[in-house]
Order: sequence, then structure tokens, then C-alpha cells
Amino acid sequence: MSNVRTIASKAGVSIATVSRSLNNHPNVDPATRQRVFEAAASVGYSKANSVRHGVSTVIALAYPGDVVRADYGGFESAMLAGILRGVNEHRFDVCVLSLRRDLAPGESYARLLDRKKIAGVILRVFEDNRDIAEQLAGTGLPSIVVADRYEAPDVNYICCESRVDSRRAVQHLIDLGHRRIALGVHAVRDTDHMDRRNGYEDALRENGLALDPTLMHEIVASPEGGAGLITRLMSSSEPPTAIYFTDPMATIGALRRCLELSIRVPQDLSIIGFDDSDTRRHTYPSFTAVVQDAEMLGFEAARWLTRRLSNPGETALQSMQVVRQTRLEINQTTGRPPAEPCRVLPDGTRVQLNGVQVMQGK
Amino acid sequence: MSNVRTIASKAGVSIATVSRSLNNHPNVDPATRQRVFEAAASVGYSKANSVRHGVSTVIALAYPGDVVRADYGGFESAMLAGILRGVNEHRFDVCVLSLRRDLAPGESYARLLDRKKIAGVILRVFEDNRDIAEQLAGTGLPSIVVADRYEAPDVNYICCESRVDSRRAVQHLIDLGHRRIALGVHAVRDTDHMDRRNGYEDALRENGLALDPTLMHEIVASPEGGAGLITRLMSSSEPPTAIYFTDPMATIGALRRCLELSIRVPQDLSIIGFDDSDTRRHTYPSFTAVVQDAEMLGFEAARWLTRRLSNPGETALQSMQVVRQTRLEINQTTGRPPAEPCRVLPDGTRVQLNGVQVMQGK
DNA sequence: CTGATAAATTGAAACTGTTCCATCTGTTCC
DNA sequence: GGAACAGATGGAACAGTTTCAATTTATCAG
Repeated sequence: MSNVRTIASKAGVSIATVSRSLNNHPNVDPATRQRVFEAAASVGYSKANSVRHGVSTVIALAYPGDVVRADYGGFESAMLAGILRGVNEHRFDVCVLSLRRDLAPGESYARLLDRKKIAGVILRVFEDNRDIAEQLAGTGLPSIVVADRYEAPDVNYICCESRVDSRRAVQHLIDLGHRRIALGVHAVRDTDHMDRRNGYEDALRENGLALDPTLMHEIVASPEGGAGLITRLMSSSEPPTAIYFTDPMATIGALRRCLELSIRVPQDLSIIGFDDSDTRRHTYPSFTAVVQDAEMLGFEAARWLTRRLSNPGETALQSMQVVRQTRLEINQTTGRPPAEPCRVLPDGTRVQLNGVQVMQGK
Repeated sequence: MSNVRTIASKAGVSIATVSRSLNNHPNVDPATRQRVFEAAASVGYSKANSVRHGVSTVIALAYPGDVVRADYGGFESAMLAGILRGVNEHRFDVCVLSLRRDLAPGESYARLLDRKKIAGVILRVFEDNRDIAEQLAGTGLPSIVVADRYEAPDVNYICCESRVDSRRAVQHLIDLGHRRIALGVHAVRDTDHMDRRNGYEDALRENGLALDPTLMHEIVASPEGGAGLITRLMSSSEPPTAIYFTDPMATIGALRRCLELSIRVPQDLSIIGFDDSDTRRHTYPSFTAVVQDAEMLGFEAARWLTRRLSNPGETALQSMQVVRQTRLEINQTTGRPPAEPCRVLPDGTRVQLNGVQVMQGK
């Protein structure tokens, strides 16, 4: 139906120029390329679906810029594992892409992906790049966002709702008797992380507790970020008795720092963390956590996408907007608040709240 | 030079049959397909390098069977991160493949990869699948194995030598005064893991210490494997005073179990682990480790492969056989052996070696 | 300002790989 | 024995890419 000849006559150029334009070759006049892009878009041209040239069975896992370090909290690697499992049903392959790296000037994301003969795309976009998902939604290229959600009805996504369980996690702390509950949230402003901050605030508000800005901290999502917050908060004049960390790596670092400073968890300090896979079971103590299953998110995204590509007509598969629930798992890092709040200086010195030093840390 | 028409006349069939054969379509006589495969091989046909059809800029990260869980000890994910960095120089893309899933009967691995328009391949093969690397080496498809090494001169690889540092690690324990040193090695029989076992044995032999089979254990490379070995060894009648674990996840589990059983590290037990990335810095205490940089292995493999593909003539890039060294990093989990060897039952009960119970664990 | 030269841009045609459709062959079922 | 059918194959049409030569545009010395 639509091919390079159609585009050529529509744009008033030769097929050679169409091919060069679509493949981002040098030595094409930018204005000409633009005309070709417009003509291609107007006839809904797709190379990946070109009947006479082998239909593509490759989907992409696409990041806006640099690919996120795969060991970043375990989320990316668990999700990738799920994706690789999810494509088996229809025997698709997975290509990992950085969208920005190869985007030519004036080229749309849909055109870029089609140039690489990508049949569908799993998007991993963050706050600044939500527009990528919206741009792709209008095109003929099926796409789905993992771990973020959208108002727009034509953006497909699968994500986890963590607000309810974040509220329950903090409620759990309040039920145990905690009143000074801190928050260590990392500075990514997607729905996923706003959920966690909102859940924390919900619980405090519902229990008539004030939101104390000195207890709410944005940290980097790393062991160092979590450890640093422990040091800072626990040495402050009014330390919290519990902390909710919204990231697994930060939780690991926090627990480690507590061991270093001889802060007993949960006797001196209760900690609730966040987990994307099995991390909570590998620390000591095993941490109480809001758990989301990143492997499942990747699996379901990949399975839906490949099913949709394999059954283009199937109306039931046209759109996918799924919100799964996290779950709260109580483990060993939460307990009653200490009778006497615990303050520990960065060198491990334990201080009573009246200022008397009671014990030298290791 | 070589195209489907060449193959067709060589095999005495039509170009349609050649295309069908090479693309694994049904309704081709197996004998005909075989003839086509042979003709294609004899003229060195490659679809990925077909001049008139767009040269492929996709390399594969290929696993023999199921793709290894990406969070497996952090090795796979760190390596993948390195690969993704390594392909940027020449703007290649990375496709993750399971070779077995799509291999058609009678099809060679080279043919499979060419069918998927893969220009080059990074192989992650284990003991049973070393022949895959050797099969691919003979073909025109550039390939490189990560983290294993080969005698054959035409197999490219990049790996880490860990025997020397494993020996040094155990020597370090011996220098500290340890004599009963256990080994927890996981049951993968590639050069990589034989190195670690051999290094352990080297050090014992050089110091005139007997190899004690009750101290050498094959475990699964997981936190559970490491934890289980701690429980088993420390409750035995003659517990070791030090253990060398050859896997990061096992080391994590071992350290956790020590904290659970109140086994003080290193006062009661010294532990040396293995690390592929930054794991050693995220445990408490930070563990002394033989360290290999999985990210670097992936990076160098991908950079070499993409450079070779971009400069086909360059003789300096024709082959790559690189052995990097691990390094031994002394951290907090190694120290003098205890004056009184420490025996701890699975329930945490601490027992003197004459059998008297001295302390109840938590 | 002019002509020479180089560089950028473009189209026609050649070329490559895939699929449609018709044909041929052997088998099965009445 | 003949109709119906499925498997296998080739010819031809087709889609997309690149080569090569022609054309246009830019640059610059005199």
C-alpha cells in the first residue's frame, strides 16, 4: 500500500532521495528530508512492517538518553529479565536502545525506531521525557511505558501503585508508636516516586501529625545516599525513631551505616525500605519493605506488546493501561520506638538526649 | 560479490528457494535446504553484510539457552552496562539473544545470527557450550567470548585471571595465622571458576597445608548457598577460621548469616569474597575480595567488536585474546584467627570446642 | 564581476532479497 | 482410475538500497 514510490511522488522527489532521507544519510538537503518525513508520515509508512521485506520481530527497550546502569537498585535488571521472558511466547528479540544517541535532527522518535526496524517499543522514560511517550502514542508504532502512568488515553503503560502501601507502611510505624518518622526519597519526579512521598504525607496527615520539613529529605538513590541520611538524621538534636526509604539501594546503605554506628535496628531505629526484587531478604536484618515486582512489570509489558504485534486486529489488545499494587512486607527492621530516643554522632558516639555521652561506638 | 543468485546457481535451485531456506521458512525440502546452506557457506554469504541491503549495525549479546537472570550476582548487569557503553563509539545497537530458542534444525549458529542480521556477537557461554564459540570462530561472523578463555587461536575472548589473586587471598589468610581455611566455590566448571579453586589449592600446597575435602564445598551461587555453608561449617566439630567464597552473592549471604548467628567477622571468622562490581562496599563489614571488573570486560569486548566491524581491513583488530588481572582488595572481613576457635550451632548457640555451651545467641 | 573548481544534492538505473502465484509432483481417498 | 490435496519449486513482481553520473550551488582567485 505505502512504499518509497508513494512517498517519492507525494514529496516530488526520487525514490533514492526518499531512501536516503529515511535512513539518515548525509548529503540530503534538510528541507528535502523534511518534505520526505512529512510525506512518509501522511501515508503512514513503516519499514518495519513492510510486507515485502520481512516483518520485523524485534522490539526495543528504549531509554531517552544514557541507558540506566543495569544494576541501579536492581530494578532495571529485574525488569529486563522479565522482558526477555515475556518475548518468548511469540519469539521476538529485544534490542536495547538509547533514543537520544541516534536521533537525527528533525527526525521523530517513531521514524528513528522504524529506521532501526523496531516493531514495538518498551519505554523507560522519566520526568523530563514523558513527552516521548505521548509523541509515540499517536504513531502506528506500538509502545508501552513501564513504571509510570499517564492521563492520555492513548499512552499504554504498566506500573505499580505504591501510594496506598506507602501510607500503610507509615501507618504501621505509627501503630507501633512512632511519631518522628523521617522520609528519604530520591529526587526523581515521576508518578512512581510521588506516590511514595504522597503516601508518607497521607499517613501523617490522617493521624494528625505535622509534616516536618527537617524529616523529609531528597537523597540520591544509592547506598551512599541512604548512609548519609542515617548519619545526618541520627546525629541531629532531635533524631527520628523511624525512617522510610523509597529506594532499595538507599535502604541497603542505611542498614549498613546503622551496623557501623551500632544503631540497633529496630530497637533504636525502625527502617522501612523499598524493594524491586529480592534485596530485602539479603540484608541483615531483612528489611520491612514496600515491594514492587519489577520482573513482572517487564514480563507483562513484553508479553502484551508482542501479542499485540502478532495479532494486529485483536481489539482486546489495542490498549493496555494497567496499575498493579505493590505490597507491604513486614520483616525484621520495624518495631516499637525506643523508650529513650537514640542519638548517635557520626563517629559512633551515642549521646543521651540531655547531652550526656553514654557509650563509645566501636 | 556473493548473493542469493550466486547461491541459487551453485545449489541448482531458484533464488526463491534460497531465500526460503536461509530464512527458515516451512515447505522447503530438508535436503534442498541443506544444499543451500552448503552453497551459502562455500561462497561465504552474509546477509548482515549485504552491500545492497543496508549493512547491519547490530551486535548480539548471546546466551546459549535461557538468558541468565540479569541480577545474577551483578556480573551480567555490570557486563551489559559495559557493553552498552562500548558500542557508542561506532553507534552500534545491542540485541539480547537466546541462541537455542530460535535455532532451526540443521541450522548453524552463524546462519542463525546472520538470519537475524546480527553483524557480530558477544558470547556468554559456559562449560557445556564452549563448542558454540569454536563453531563460530571458523565463520565470517566476528565473535568474542566474555569471561572464559580458549586454547584455539581463532577464538577471541576477554577474561580475568583470578588464580593468582585467589592464591594471594588465601596466602593473606595464612599470613594472618589461619590454618583451617574453607572454600565455597560454585559449581560452574569454566576456566573462570577453576582459577579460583586452583588458586586456593596453590596457596595451601605452597604452605604445606593439606587439602581437606571437608573444607571444600560446591555451593549454589546465591545468598542461600553462602548462608547454608556458614551454618554447616560453623556448626561442624572442627569449624574453619576463614572461608573464601568465589561468588559475590554467596558472600552476601554468608555475611548476613554471620550477623544472624552473632559470628563476629573477622574476630571469630575471616571471610574473603569475590566481587564483580561494587558489592563489597555495600555489606557490613565491607568484605575483603578478589575483584574483577565486569563492566570493563563488557566494555572492552563491545569496543573491540564494533571497531573490528567498522574497520574490516585493520589487521591489528583481527584477533583479540586478552587476559586481565583481578585484584585483591583488603577490607574489613579479614583478621587474625581467634585464639579459641569458634563453633556456633545453627540456632546461634555458641559452643566451646570442648563442648561446653558458653553463650546463647540472640 | 567572472570563470574555474569543488562540494552538495539529486535521479535513473542497477542491484539485492522477499513474497505472490502458478506449476509440477506425488499421495490419498473414493 | 481420477479428483482432491499438500508439499516443493521457479518465474516474476516487487520493495528498498546504493552506484554513478548529472545537475546545481557554493567558493574563491584574479
